[in-house]
Formats: sequence, C-alpha cells, structure tokens
Amino acid sequence: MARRTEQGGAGRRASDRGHYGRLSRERVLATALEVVDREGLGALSMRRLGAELGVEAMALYRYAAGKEDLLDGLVEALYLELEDTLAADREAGPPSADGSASSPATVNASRHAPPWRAELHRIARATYSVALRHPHAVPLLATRMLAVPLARRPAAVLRDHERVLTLLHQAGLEDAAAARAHRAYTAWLLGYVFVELRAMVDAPEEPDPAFRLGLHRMPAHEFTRLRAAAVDLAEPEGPEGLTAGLDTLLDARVPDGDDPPDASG
Amino acid sequence: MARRTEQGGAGRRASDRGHYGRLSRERVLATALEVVDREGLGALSMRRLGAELGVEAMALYRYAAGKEDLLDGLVEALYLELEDTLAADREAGPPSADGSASSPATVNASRHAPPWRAELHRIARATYSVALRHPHAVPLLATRMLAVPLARRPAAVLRDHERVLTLLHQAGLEDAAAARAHRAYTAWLLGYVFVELRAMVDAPEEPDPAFRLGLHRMPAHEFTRLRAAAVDLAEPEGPEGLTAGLDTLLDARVPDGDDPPDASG
DNA sequence: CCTCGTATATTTACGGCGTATACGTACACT
DNA sequence: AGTGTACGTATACGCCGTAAATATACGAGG
Repeated sequence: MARRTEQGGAGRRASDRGHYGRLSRERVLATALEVVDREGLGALSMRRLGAELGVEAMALYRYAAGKEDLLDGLVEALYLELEDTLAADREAGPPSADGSASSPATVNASRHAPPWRAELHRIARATYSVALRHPHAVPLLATRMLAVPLARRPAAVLRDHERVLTLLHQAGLEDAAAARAHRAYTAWLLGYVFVELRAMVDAPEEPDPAFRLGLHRMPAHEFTRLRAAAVDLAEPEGPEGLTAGLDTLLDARVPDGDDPPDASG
Repeated sequence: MARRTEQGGAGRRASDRGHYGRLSRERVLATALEVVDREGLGALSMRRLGAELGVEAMALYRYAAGKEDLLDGLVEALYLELEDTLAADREAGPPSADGSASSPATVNASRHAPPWRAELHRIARATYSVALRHPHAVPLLATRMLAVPLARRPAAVLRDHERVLTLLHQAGLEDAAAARAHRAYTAWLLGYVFVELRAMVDAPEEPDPAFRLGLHRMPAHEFTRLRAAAVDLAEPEGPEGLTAGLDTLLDARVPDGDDPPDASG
C-alpha cells in the first residue's frame, strides 16, 4: 500500500510489469496520434499501439471500445488540441498596447473588421495549423467526423460547431442562414486543408524537380494548361488563402451592415 | 479437353472452372465499385472481390498491382464515369430549339453568363452527381487522389484538371491565377461534397427523429445555437449550393469583364 | 493432330490484423 | 488477512494482403 501513492513518475524497471494505472484514455490517444504522425494512419494497429505503450493489444480495449472508437478518439484529440491552440494564442493574441502587432500581410481588406469575423479567422487559422501539425490524421475528419450524425460527434467537435455558429449568429444570420453558412465554412475549411496538405504529406523535401520530372513524361503536347499551371499548383497558399476564401464566401451571406443591432452576447 | 471451345457464354456449370478471359481490369474495377457502393469501403477485400467475380483472390493481381492500385483504380473509375456523365448530358444539354429548357431555379444570377462559367457549372454538377451515386467511394478522393503528386494521378483525373484549367484560362486568368483558382475550385467542390454526403451515407431513411433524439440528450442548456441550427444543418443543399458558392469564389478572382479579348479557343 | 509457349487462374503458405473469451494479478477496503 | 474489483495478459479464431510455386487452357507452329 505504501509503495505506490505517487511513485515519482520517472524511471521504472522493465521487470515490474504490474503497476496498474499505466494507461489512460488520454495517454492511449496521445500515443496513437504520435504513431500516426510519425508513420501514417496505416501504421496504427492495436498491437502496434500496445507495443508502443509497453502493453498487450487487448489492454487497450479498456480505453477504447475498438479500433473505430480509437479513430474517433483521434478526431476528438485534434479538436482538443484546437482548443488548446485557441486558448494559447488568445493569451498572446490581442496586443492592445504592443507595438509589434500582426504583420500587414496578415490583415485583410477591411480594416476594423467586426469582431465575429476576426474571431472566425482566428478559429480557421488555428484549425489549419492543427491540421498542418497532423497531416496524416486529417483524412479522419472526412471519414470519421463527417460520417457521424452530428449528435454523436465528440464533445470537442460540438463545441467547435457551437463557437462558429455563435459567431455567425453575431454576424446577423438567423438559424437557417447560420446553418447554411456553417456548412459553407466547414466545406471550405476542410476542402482547403485537404488540397493544401496534398503536397505536404508525401513530398516532404521536394521543391519540384522529381515532380515536374513526372509531369514532363506526359504526352507532351497534351495537357497544355496543366503543364503551364503545374508549378503553381504544387506550392501551398498558406493560411492567407484560407481566410481570403472564407471572407469571400461569408461576404455573400452576411447582411450588409457590420453588426446587427442586437449582436453583443 | 474437347468440351469447352465456346460453351455459349450463358449458363456455366460449377465444374468448368477454366474459361480464361473472364476477367479484365475494367470488369475488376467495375465490380469493386459495385461492392463498395453496396457494402462500403471496408467490405472491399481481395478475397471478397475475387469471390464476387467467381475467382480466387490472387487472380486479381494480374489486373491490379495490389490493393492500393485497386483503390487508385476506383478513383479513375469515378472520373471515367464523370466523363461519361458529361458526354451524356452534353447531348441532351444545350436545348437550342427545345422548349423545356433548364428550370428557372437552375439558372443563376447573371443571365447570359459567359460560356466558361456555364461549362464549369456543368462539370461541378456532374462531379457532384457522380459523388452522390457512389457516396462510399468519395473518401478515396481525399485519401488517394489528393495524396498522389499530380503527375502520377490517373489520366482521367488529369483530363479533368486540364478541362477546368482551360475554362479558367478562358475566363481571363493567367497561369498562376488559374492555378490558384483551380485549387479553390477543387477545395470547394470536394469540401462541399464531403459535407453534403455526411447525412446520406449512414442515415438512409431518417428524416430527423432519431437524430434529434440524439441531440436532445445533450447538456440541455448548452449548445444553444447548435440546437437551434441542427435541423437546418441536417438537410443537404443540393447542387445549387455548390454552384452558388463556386460563383462566389470565382467572382472574386475573375477579371471584371466577361471574356478576355483572346478567349475563343 | 500434337506439342509447346504463354497467358491465365489456383494452391499453399506466412505474418499481421481486430477482437471474443478466459484467465491472472495488483490494488482498495474492510 | 480476506475479498471484490479494476486492470492487464494469454490464447485463439477468422479475416486480411500477398509472395511463391503450381496447375490449367488457349494460340500457333510443326
């Protein structure tokens, strides 16, 4: 009874295989995400993940109902990291008296954009950055998150939806319009991330040569426009393209005035 | 050994297992797509597909280098079907003398839209409809198509890129701008399809009750905006929402005039 | 007609997968 | 110390993708 209590948490011999409480859902999911980041989604298996945690595969079933639930858990982990990211840059965020504000290139067209818009940008950029940190996990957003009927989505995902919908409400959209705008937001954000990550995930260190090498062995006089645009197609546009397109889509949906009369909470 | 020769091609006994030439890459891919449509991506295995074709699993390896290649083949099959769809509705398409033209709701804001725009709509809608016909296969567009470095994509995919880029060129965009617009096109189209298919793929016959049933067992006073928008979030917007958003994105990128001076071929 | 090369399909086998079931084992509490 | 329970292990089953060797059927040339 005495020898546990705290244990220090540091070095543990390989022999003392007992020691309950090694695992937790959080630790399982975090390690799973590490494996996925390091070796891709295909490398994640129950046995592999168990080995990574120094445990038999079946032990994981206490913290995830099965592999599907584990993948859903990864989605949740991404959205929890999104919330961390949002909280982190909110601290360092609004430099009310700081001189080194956001770079000019970062600021969008209309100065004094309404707060809901700035916040939506902030969320979109944070989501983008989380996706960049876990490119191999991003497909899960399409195959797992979107496939689940909304009410069954992880709480962190629902909180994200609520945040965005609240901002759209503050922008003066009533329920139905806000719902449609939310769909547009999701579609654009997700599609943009997918397209943007394409190059990143399998061509980690290729400026273009091997890539264009592939292109130039095409029928030569065919695909004229494609060949002309290939170089520009290959390189990412960064978060600016994301927020720019988002603004474009929103401007077509938001009422003309900045804030509606009642938009304060 | 004499009993074969032609055999009629119709009823075949279980005993004459021979009969070469039963298979072809086309038939393999078509059957694979059928299986995926019917039972989902997870149900597609080499053994299963072989059984579907009355053949051992290993026989498939003559027509697909492996499972990955088979999945890539499915992507190609989708784009071939897109081209069929485009060809089919081009025949029944421009009703120069036909009275029953497109419905009023179908026509977009600006009458006499430039031809490149109408054609882009046509392609987007056709892609959307192909995706609707094969909802279970759509994730492959994110995980397989986008993950491949452009030059290695199937020919049918490259032809699609070329078509869209050509139209954007006709819209007056030079190479770099056309490339960026193409990325926006792809991102929006793909994201829209993903979001739209969400409900379709696992809730085949649920207007909303079981769905809202799920929603109403949430913390009750939390997720106010989500609960308010839930019903509208659940139902799809159809192809109109797709082309509308596409126009919004394009209008922000295309030069003011309709066609550029040289846009004729 | 027979034979033989080649394209086609099968057989067998291996290691890895998800997971159902049954079993140990270390702790918490009395 | 004894016991219930939470935690992890052991074992097994049927499926998976696919490498390697083998059998079969057709086309062409003798």
